[in-house]
Amino acid sequence: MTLKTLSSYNPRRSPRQRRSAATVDVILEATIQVLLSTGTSQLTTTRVAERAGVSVGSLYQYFPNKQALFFALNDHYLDHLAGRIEKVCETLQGAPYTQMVQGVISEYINIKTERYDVTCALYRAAAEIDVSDIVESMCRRIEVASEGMLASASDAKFQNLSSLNVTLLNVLFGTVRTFFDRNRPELLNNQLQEQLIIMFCTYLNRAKLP
Amino acid sequence: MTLKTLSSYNPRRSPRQRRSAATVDVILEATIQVLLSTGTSQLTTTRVAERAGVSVGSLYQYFPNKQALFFALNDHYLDHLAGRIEKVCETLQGAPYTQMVQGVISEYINIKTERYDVTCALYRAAAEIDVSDIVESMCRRIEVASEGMLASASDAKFQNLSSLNVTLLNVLFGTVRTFFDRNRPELLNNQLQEQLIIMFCTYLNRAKLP
DNA sequence: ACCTGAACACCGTTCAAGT
DNA sequence: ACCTGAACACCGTTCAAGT
Repeated sequence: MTLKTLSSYNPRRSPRQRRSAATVDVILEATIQVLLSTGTSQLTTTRVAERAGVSVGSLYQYFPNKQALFFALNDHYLDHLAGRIEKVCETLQGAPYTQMVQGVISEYINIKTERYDVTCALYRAAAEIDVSDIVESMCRRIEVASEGMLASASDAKFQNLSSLNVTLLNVLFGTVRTFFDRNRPELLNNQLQEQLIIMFCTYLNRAKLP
Repeated sequence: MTLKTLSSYNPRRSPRQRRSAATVDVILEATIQVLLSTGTSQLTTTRVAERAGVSVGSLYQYFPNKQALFFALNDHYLDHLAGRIEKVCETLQGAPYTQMVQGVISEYINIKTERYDVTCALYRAAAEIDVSDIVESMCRRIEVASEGMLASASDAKFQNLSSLNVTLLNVLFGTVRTFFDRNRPELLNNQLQEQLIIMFCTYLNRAKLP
């Protein structure tokens, strides 16, 4: 998350200075509610403020513009996402690599599907702003965690691990994303997970060092 | 593309009735220009009409609302995309399967990157409307073409071809999409194409019938 | 028959007035 | 010091008036 990006979406008033961290959370929660009930195009700062029980003026004290709401939402979400994947990678240190593949794939799909509508709403919101920087930083965190994990596999060492790892993660992120674009959550089922696991394992197996 | 979806974005006046097919094209071309020069959030129906050299009123004669512009743009684009992939699949009938994999992957990436900024603009525009139906119909066309192609491979028959094919295409669509989200076109390079080809081929190889 | 663009309703954002 | 919400500028969309 670079300063350049932050500058446009940066909160006016830092909530840490006062007790108003709660207000910020209330506003963000209200944003999600409005997103879920009316969709991105119908989302109005007035409506969000109303739902949050504050005045529009107050909302604009904490968020410089409407996009800042979307930015904060995605920022929190991506941070949460990266944190959970990091945790899984930690847990799987030293395991056989097939277990690692399985663990990361299923955790990632779980996170995205456990609140399917929220994920959809966040994707919609993300499209209205430039999220490339926060997406990039989330990707980096996961790349580091995942590469560290794979390097510790109990049953294999890999050639070009860094490049393999990046490819696998991009495939995972992208494939899951596709099902949200197609609005076909039912395809994110066990069968797809199984196929991805097979694909990832055979791909890794091919690069195993003797 | 279902009737339900069409109803909201359907042109008011069918351009085939009069010489105004040109007007529709001019408006759509103007929409792309405005998207490229000012971005989605700054795009105004007035600005589009201005750029197209028609009045706002005229624009609304052909497009019932702003979203209809985005819908028409994506509809044309996805149709073009599916058409080109179908053609490649046709050309590759009876080839060895590794050539098929290579041909489809590189053509898909070519289409998406040959006008990178337009692709980005279309993704942005797509996020403001419900494109799941036209995306779905594009996916179906490509699935059919690709499955037919793979079934004709000169050097292999596959177990569960239909399921393999769907998985591979979703992975391809998704992986490419990821690089647009991350805004890192330089990663869509030959190395990634190579890795995807390897991954797809080993995945297919594993399912080869004796 | 078709085009035009002023007019309307609504939304993002501000800032003078309140406490 | 901070909140409020009327007010302003602007945008999507319409429709009475033109040709």
